Amino acid sequence: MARKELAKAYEPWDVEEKWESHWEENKTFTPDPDGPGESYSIVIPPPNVTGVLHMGHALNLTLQDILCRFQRQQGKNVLWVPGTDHAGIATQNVVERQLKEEGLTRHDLGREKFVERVWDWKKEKGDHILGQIRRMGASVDWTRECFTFDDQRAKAVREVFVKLFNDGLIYKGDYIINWCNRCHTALADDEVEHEDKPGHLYHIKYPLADGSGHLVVATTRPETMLADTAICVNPEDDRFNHLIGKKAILPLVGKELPIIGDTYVDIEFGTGCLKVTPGHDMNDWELGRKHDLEVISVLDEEGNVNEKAPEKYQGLSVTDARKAVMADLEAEGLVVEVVDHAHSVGVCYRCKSTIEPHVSLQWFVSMKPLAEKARAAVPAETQIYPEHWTKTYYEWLDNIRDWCISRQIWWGHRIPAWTCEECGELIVTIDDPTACSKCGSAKIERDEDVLDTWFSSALWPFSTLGWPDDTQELAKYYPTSCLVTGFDILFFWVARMMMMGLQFKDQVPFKHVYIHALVRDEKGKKMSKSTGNVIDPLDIIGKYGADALRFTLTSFAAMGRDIKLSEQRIEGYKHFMNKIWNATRFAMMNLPDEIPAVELSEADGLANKWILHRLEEVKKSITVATNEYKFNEIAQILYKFIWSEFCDWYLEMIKPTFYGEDEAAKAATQKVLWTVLSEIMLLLHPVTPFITQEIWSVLPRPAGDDRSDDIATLPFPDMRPECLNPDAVKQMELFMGVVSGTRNIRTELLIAPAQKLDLLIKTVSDADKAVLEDNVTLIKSLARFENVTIGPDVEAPKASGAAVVQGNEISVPLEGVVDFDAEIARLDKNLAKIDKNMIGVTKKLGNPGFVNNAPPAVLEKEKGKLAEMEEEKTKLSELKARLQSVMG
RNA sequence: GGGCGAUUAACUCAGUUGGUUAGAGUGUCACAUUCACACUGUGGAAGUCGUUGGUUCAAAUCCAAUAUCGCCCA
Repeated sequence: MARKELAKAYEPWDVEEKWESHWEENKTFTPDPDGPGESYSIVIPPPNVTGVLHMGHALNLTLQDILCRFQRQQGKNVLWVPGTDHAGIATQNVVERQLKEEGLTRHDLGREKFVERVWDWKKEKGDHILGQIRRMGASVDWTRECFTFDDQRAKAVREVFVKLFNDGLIYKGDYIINWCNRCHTALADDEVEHEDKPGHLYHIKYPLADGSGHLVVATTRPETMLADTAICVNPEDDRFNHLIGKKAILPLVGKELPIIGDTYVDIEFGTGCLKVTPGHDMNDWELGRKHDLEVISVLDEEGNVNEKAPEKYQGLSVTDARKAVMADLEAEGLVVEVVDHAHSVGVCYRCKSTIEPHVSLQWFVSMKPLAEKARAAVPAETQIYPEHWTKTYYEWLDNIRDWCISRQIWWGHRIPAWTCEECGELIVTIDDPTACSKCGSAKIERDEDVLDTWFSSALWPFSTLGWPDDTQELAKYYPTSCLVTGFDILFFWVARMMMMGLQFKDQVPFKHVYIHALVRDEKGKKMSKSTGNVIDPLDIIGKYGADALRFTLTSFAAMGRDIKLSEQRIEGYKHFMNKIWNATRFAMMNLPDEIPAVELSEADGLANKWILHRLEEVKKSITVATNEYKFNEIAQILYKFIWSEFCDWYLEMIKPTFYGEDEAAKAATQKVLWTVLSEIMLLLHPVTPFITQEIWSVLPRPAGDDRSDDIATLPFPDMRPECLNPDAVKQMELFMGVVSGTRNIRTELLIAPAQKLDLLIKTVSDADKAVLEDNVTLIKSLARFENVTIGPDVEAPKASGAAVVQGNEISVPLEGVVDFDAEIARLDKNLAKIDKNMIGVTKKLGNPGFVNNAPPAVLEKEKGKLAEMEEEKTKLSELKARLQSVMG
């Protein structure tokens, strides 16, 4: 009996690290595409190489892992691809910062050296987050790890770029884009975040050219007036429409501006006169194109005033230019007023500095044709859960603008386009050209720009499977089964994967999209480093274990809700892990090294029958909940079953059997205990893989059970319909009612647990009598009674505490034990409760509308409830009267 | 300005086809003191389900309005 002694309390740390490396070394989660089973595949939303695991990742990984482990149990051929994202701007920033410390810039190194340097950084530090993913227990296939910038992915990017270009879906042109002065690059529309900031609305006079007066325009950015090319008023605005076609003079610059009319101008807003600056405002750009206005840029790539502006402002920053412009306007008496005005300011999603709309030569993807297909595929081929995100998805696709994909940085997929210096031909090819395809000149220059990182991310569901090569993986695992992600990248990523998947694979990239919540702090604030409210998952794992964290996140993951994470809650689930551990310890103390080969059907006793029945129900409900992505239900079902039923009742009820002499009963009960416990491990495994694996590895087995020691490879437990036993549930309810009811009498009357008491039960049926008699020993031990009398004619002493359970009258003689007043008060409280409930039901049944309209089943149920309450009330009142009769 | 979501016990949250006497965990109160577990056990208290109207025999649940908060888009 040299059995491993379990520690008294569960210590997750060693256990988790042990199994994590075991799984990876054994390639437990590396599937064989030729292997059996329908495919189930997930691609991980690749975290940034620069990233550090945060709670959002932790949640994201937990949910995907539950799905993958569960599907493996269902016999599916499961592939979960891990990987990271090269995060162009963010990563370049990190390395540039490093260089800065050495007093260098990337330009000092030059492009090639700099990119090498970034690769060095990536190898050294970049995959930090992958270790953290391991720590979460994610059952990914590490042998298929990908990177959005590795060779195979680069091949895919190149292929897609060239095809889109040849199809006319990629073009190059001068357009207004979002420019980050700090990152020195263009950004896509959705890479710009908007923040409401306090600012001012400046009302400025623009004199009319014919000297007949002036107009007053309102602007939030007076410095951009240097680039104004028109004034616009609403043609329906009677105050100003007579001015359309006339000219105004641009103050400080002195040039003439046309006054144009467009209903775009909001008559109510500001002064009703809009200064139009196509070079520095997105909306003005559109307006300018419509009215064929001149475009002037007065800001350079650093955000400073350039040579297009009057000399005195040149070189000033935006802020200084604003001050100078306002001072000069003031001096000329052109400032009418300055009012406070909150307006939304675009900031860079990477560095949070203010975005400057900027006109420049960039590459774009035409989105309209791609978006249409992506829209049509939902919900026909791809369903979004929770469903309401579908609308947001549509809205974005319906209002989509062309996607600016070029970035003026060095870390990323360099655009495969060459310009011939001789003939100006633009060459876009899969293989690097050596000469111009048109004139044959060798003087060709490659485009300097790289592609938006999201361009490569958009290909992820098929690039990770080996596309453009014709791979087994693609054939087996595409389209993927489910994409699990947060709503914050619904646009950045999900929609674009849909477009690219449909364009290049003619099939949606995933059948389901599960959108999960954002994890917030306990006050509901978004966790961010700047607010300092970040709860670091690794700290949590260090303190409570990965399983406890996973269980917590699962229990919080109700659909469509944000998660407010509190550490207290995590601690509670660590206790749950300990409870499971200790239940196992108990089992190990009472199980033989070889589990008896007894049929479950031979297990007698209410406890055994009931727990086996409940186990069947739990298996079924877990399956349903997982298939419907109701993660919180999975957690809740397991928690309740394991703690409130298995531990609180079942284990307590079988103790007498284990401590008794009936060897046959003992063997049968051992078999049931082992069955339930081992299947609990299988059910719990997708949520808490580590503790279940550890317990599985020490649990004894029956002879001939040659299942793997690795629980992660085992199938979901088979259903045992023969174990379903609704009668056992009813009997258990009676049993629990008696035990809880009498415990209540004891504690409410402050009777010491050690005090010996007797119990008398006047039964209402032979069936109930039999149930109670069969379990009389358990009633004695669980509720601590000395003598228990059960029968239809039981006469209890008048001086008794009382309760009614399913019509059976429970009496606990109290003579000499306790003050009767306390019992009277307790009975009154219970009677009042019954009364309150009866009023509601009586009213319902007294309502002819209810009686005539309610479905018969509901009516019957209400009638039954009322009858039951009436019986309980009558009996309880009688018992109370008896007690009162002896009180003098 | 447009859209979405939230509002249920002190706290954090369940409650998807309207039929409950509205549930759970944490906390709280009382009792128990080592027999798997004090990371425990037993029992209790605690909610007019944001507000107002409507539909219905019946509303936390459906509809409308409104308040507060949050997010997304402009």
